[in-house]
Amino acid sequence: MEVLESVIDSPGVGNRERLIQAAREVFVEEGYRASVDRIACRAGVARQTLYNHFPRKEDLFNEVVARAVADIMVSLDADTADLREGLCTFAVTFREKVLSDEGLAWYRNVIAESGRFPPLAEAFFIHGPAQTTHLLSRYLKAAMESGRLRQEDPAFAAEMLLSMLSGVERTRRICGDSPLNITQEKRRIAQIVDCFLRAYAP
Amino acid sequence: MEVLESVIDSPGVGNRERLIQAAREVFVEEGYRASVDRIACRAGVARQTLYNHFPRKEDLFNEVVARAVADIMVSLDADTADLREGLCTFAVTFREKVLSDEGLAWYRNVIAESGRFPPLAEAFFIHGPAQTTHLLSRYLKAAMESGRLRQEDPAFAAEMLLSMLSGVERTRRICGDSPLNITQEKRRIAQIVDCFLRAYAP
Amino acid sequence: MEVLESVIDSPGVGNRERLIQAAREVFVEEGYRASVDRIACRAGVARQTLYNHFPRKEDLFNEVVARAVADIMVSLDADTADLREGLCTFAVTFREKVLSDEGLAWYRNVIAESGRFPPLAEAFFIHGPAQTTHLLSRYLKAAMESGRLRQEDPAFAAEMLLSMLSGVERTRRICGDSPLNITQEKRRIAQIVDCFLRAYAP
Amino acid sequence: MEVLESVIDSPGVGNRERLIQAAREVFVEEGYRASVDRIACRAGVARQTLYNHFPRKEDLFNEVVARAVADIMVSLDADTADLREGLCTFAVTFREKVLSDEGLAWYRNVIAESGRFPPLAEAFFIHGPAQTTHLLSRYLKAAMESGRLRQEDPAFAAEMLLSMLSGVERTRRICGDSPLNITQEKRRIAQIVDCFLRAYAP
DNA sequence: ACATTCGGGACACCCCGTTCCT
DNA sequence: AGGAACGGGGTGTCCCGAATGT
Repeated sequence: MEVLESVIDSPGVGNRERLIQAAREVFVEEGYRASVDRIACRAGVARQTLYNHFPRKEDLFNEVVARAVADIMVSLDADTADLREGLCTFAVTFREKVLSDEGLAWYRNVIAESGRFPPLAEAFFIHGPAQTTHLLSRYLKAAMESGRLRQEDPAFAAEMLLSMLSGVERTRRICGDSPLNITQEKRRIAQIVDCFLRAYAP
Repeated sequence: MEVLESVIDSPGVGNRERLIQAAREVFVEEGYRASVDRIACRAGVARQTLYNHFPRKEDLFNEVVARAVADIMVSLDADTADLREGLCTFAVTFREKVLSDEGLAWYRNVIAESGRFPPLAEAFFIHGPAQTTHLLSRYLKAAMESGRLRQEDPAFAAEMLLSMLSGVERTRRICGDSPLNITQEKRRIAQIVDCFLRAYAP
Repeated sequence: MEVLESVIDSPGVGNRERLIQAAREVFVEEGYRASVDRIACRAGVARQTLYNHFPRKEDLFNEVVARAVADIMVSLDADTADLREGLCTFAVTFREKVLSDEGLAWYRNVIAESGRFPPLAEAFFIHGPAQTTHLLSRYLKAAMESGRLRQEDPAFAAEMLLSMLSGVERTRRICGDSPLNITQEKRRIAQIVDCFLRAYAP
Repeated sequence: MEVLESVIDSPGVGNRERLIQAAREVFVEEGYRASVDRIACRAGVARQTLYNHFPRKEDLFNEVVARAVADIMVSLDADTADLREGLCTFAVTFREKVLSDEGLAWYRNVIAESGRFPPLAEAFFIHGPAQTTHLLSRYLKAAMESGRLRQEDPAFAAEMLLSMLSGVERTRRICGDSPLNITQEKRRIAQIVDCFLRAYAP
């Protein structure tokens, strides 16, 4: 009973998580310009409670961005037998995350504030694009070494593929275009992967 | 008499241009959050003068962005005999503009404010990336029809090349990385164009 | 016409005076703890307007106190033939000002903030009690030299008279007691002056 | 057992006194605006302990002021044979207390908060100045009846003497002036008492 | 009793876009 | 052209009084 109580209505328990969640939503909607008042209000806590956990607004922002970036990170299982299938699977997941409303929102937010918070942007890049590039390049390297891909700089190849998957299209989406429907999306992914495979055919 | 005055020393002549130029600089430095005071001050005019020309701050922003986008636009001469050389020339110009400090700043600014000014972002995309894509796709289409490139959707091919030229790298630059030196830049452009040409070999 | 307009509804004209007047009222009512918002609101101006004129809240406080002290200062005409009558006239004026609601309020305010604003308290004393003591002592010195008062330190005598006029009674009034009615007041003043004259009889 | 514990080491014994003492110090230093946190901290107890003893901050303030007033109260032994000597003795004690740093601090505090806590100010006056006046007037009445002083209203006479002893000078001290040295103090007391005795000579 | 946190509210100071007046 | 004004919003800070876990 006590345990339940302490979980359910003990005040302060989970406030930090509630704050982060609320901040995530509010930042996604309004960007860093969102006021701390609104965040605290959305979290259902007092402003001072927010400041107890995050002395500066940017501390909260950093935390939220870090989590968002982690969530958007794409894992890549290297054990798929068929290369094309493996890349397509990765591409689907990658675009689902990166081109989701939240993925786009965080890209926009970080880009917007990169001038004010250079370390934030740097961290974003390291734990986001750079990390994904790294994972993908390892995957491609293996494929190159097993002769399924042309021998070339795998990091560069990874960047090319990632750029093709999210380059112009991400900008278009941020600039207001609506997302592709499922059919178009599948077709586009196939097009991109095939284009990449032609460029890196052994 | 009035004409002469207006040409020679009538105050206010050229104020509009001075304002736009000043706003361009200030917006590049600080983004849309830059204060109108600073812009008017930098232009050397009174704040009221600014409001005479641009009743709303966003009017000025729109005007400045429109010009910046036009300046960053890349022309593409379709008459180069050698395809690889033509693409490389284009790539050099494109990256010079898009990855320049000002090109990056405007990308950042527009992305940052895309939520607040959807029409602006839309216009940016239409007159920027979409237009470039359009020019490039016409160029590629000609190459396809003359058998120098594999027959495929030229618009898609154009998007792929543009993504490869500015995708991950633009993000990296905005996130604080320093630009490539001349050697690296030349090498990278060659890599990208060759990669593209392999994918679209006839 | 223009003159009238500029007097009547020209914005900004007289804002400073309006602010000081409003601050005077509000500080009298609530002391230094009064919020700047309330003062600006009472003056009918924006908060920023207040800060334009008085960058710090204490600047406004200082200004208001300085004026209040000047207003409460008692002039003392030394040309009254009859000494007792002259002292009584002075006593009436002095007590009217010092024991008025506003006089008491400023005494309370300055005393209350003397710890936080030592220079303010010092200035208050110099331009208030010390100045009054100085004027009175000159008056008494003349009376001493003309043989109408016992020869003694006139500054000390002035302090004694002022203390008798406002000492315990001011404290009592500040502590909530109601003022004397006219009859009592006249009688008390006479008592005090006579007491003083007995002590300083030639 | 409980009794012993409560006497020997039960925590909290003496906490009330410690709190009052700490509050006294802190209130003297900062006035009523001092935070309860600081008081609890200075007393070495938890804030809640403070609230256990004094549900409201003002309860503590009242208690502390009551004690301070009682401490500052001046006893007056009416059995001194020589009137002048008796008054001088009283004057020395009175000024030692009233013009001490702590005496001045409490005067300032009570005056400062008289608007917010009228009952406190009233109590201060009753147990402080009024009580002293009462004691002194009894003493003076005896002197009047034994012919050593002029027959007059003894309460009024007492107020005059008290005003002379603490009127302007208390204000001056609160406004930042330094205290008199011992020689000056002795001389001033003699001056005041002599002045009073002249006014009330039989 | 202690220690920590919370909720709720207020506040000083600041900045901005915009308007008005001189 | 210059400067004041307005109205609105924001941040970081402080504090009281209460709740909570220990």
